[in-house]
Amino acid sequence: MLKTEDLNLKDTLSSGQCFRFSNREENWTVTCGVAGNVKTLTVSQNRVCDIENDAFFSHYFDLENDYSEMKKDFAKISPVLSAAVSYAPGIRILNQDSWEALCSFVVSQNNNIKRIMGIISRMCSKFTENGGFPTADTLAGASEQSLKDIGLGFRASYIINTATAVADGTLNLEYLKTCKIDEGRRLLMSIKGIGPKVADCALLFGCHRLDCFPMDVWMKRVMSIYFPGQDYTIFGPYAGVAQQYLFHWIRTCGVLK
DNA sequence: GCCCAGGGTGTTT
DNA sequence: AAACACCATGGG
Repeated sequence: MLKTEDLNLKDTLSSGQCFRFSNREENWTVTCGVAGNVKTLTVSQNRVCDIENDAFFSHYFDLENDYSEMKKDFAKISPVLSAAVSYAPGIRILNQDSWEALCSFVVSQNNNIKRIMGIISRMCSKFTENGGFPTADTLAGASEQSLKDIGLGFRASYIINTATAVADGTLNLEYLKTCKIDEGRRLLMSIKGIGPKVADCALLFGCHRLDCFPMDVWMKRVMSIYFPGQDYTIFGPYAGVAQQYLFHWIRTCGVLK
């Protein structure tokens, strides 16, 4: 039983977990997948039920999972979290390609979402023929200068380090989907250019490890203002999902303006 | 010109 | 271990 009625396209796509989407006249277009496995979907919010007929995007939007029990638990944990869930209840954690997510969040460091999207768009058009995300092999073989040319700056060498580890098997992304979470963090952070925040993003958004809690500047604000002296474990085994509601809420609801 | 952005590394206290 | 400079780049 798919839960399409729970899905809000705008809130899910614009909540900073993916970077290849666009909006035009009520239609949302999502592109995902690596190299020849590129997939594209265009759909409007009032036809969101059509996604149930698409096996790939049903999984991409995590429609096989029911979030209602989790949201009830969130409401009991904290009134602030409850407000964040009520603010945008249609946010879901996407099932993205693990390599694309990892590489995207290496790009994200000390960067803003608009510029991240531009860089990733240029990466795809420069290094692939069909608009797919470049493979780890491709980027492992790219020159540092060719990456700086599309705006990666100091992140260029980090991208090459990460791509090389994935391409040569040093980092097994499939293993990250089932291993102990602290081991996953350790393996990711052994790569120069990946710290705790990018590691948690790769695990949460690329490996669907829902207990990971990326702590960026916005989440540090949330914690210091609303949960002083506490840490993310108060949000329970699905802290990563709670994090996504809080992140979207604090950035867009206007309380910090 | 400054400060900031889904940070991380290396150096100095 | 905590504070700090530094890293490229574009937008406000």
